[in-house]
Amino acid sequence: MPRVGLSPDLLVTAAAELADDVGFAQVTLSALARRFGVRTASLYAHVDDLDHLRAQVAVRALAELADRTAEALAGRSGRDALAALAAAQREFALSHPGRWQATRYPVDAATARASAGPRIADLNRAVLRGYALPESEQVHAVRLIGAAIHGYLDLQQSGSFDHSTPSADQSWDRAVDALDTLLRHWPTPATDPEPAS
Amino acid sequence: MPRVGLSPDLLVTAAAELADDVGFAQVTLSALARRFGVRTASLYAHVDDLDHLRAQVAVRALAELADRTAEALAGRSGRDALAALAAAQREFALSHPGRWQATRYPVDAATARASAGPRIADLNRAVLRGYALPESEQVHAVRLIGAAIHGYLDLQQSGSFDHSTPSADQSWDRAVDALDTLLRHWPTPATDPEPAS
DNA sequence: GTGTGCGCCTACAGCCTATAGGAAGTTGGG
DNA sequence: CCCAACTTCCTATAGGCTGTAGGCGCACAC
Repeated sequence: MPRVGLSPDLLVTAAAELADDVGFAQVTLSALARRFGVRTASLYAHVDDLDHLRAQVAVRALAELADRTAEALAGRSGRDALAALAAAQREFALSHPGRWQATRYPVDAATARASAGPRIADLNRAVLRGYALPESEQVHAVRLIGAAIHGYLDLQQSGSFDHSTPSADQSWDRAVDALDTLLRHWPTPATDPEPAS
Repeated sequence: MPRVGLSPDLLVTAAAELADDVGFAQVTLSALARRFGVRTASLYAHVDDLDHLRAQVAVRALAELADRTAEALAGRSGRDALAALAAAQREFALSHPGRWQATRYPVDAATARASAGPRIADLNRAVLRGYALPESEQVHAVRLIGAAIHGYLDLQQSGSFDHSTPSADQSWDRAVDALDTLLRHWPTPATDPEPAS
């Protein structure tokens, strides 16, 4: 009986592909084992348990998303950068739906810190440099932009836009446009000259 | 052995509560049966299968969300209405996390049409009446507003904001503010005087 | 060739969904 | 009042999933 040559890394890779095929929630050790022509129990030599596997897929998905976003952002700024950021994330979500879902899998604090999550936040923040936002408003803007992009892709993926007239794709460009406008007119609250000391 | 008095409606209600307790994904026929002190098999007399039960919970959750949103919107307009809409959805998401998750459970087309989903879209649209948006831009605005609110609450629930400094709550008001501003300055594309005939 | 270790195996326990068919509880007609 | 029919919940069973324990054999080092 020839050995298959499993490894933690290989399993995570295959799990990510599986997620794209059947959905992140349907990633199962059984299915993964089947893919390798191996018994489920054999996987436990390389993976702690299902939750751990999912967390690893999440971490990898975040890293890939960060990579692609960084690549898309290189050399761009302002509206251009915003559009590139949005396009990169959209492209990722559409071409890798399972990994995209994995992106929101809750992982423990230490893993989260060590993941590419913060890097993605930094990239979002970098986009804001093209807009004149006060330092104190940046977190809020980053979050809203992130939420809008994320929410849009999420609603689209779950089919919420399937039952109304213009296709989800058509609204996307308008949405990016709107976000650009928003960043240009970002409402700064009554400026607090001296932050409470 | 006294009868418990199960019914489809009762089961859906209990399933929704269970979802809020343990998460929508953890809603299980076993757990539901346990809650009633009844064998799992007994539930099949009242419910088709797990998927059907989840779909019913989704439908109910949408209806509740629509009700609360409608209530919050009554007699308000403009910025006020937007804030009320956002607050109602946020309040729902925080107090009923399981139902909130259920909201995005994909259901078949017929069920979706008959659900309160369209009603929620209408309510979102109603908020826009307080802003001067051309008819053709409304769908896009509805979607973006929906996506932003949804995405924000989703990211918050999955803990994406837990590891950065200002609490998720603090950004929320700024986000609503920003959305209001956006609707006031909604970018209309180069007006196409005569739609292609 | 032989040993040693790792890679994958079988076996099993426990929980889950789902189906089939049986036995009580409930209700209405006579 | 009582029995028949119906409904509700039961037991039994099959099959898929996670996870653990322990065994066998392939592959490489010597």
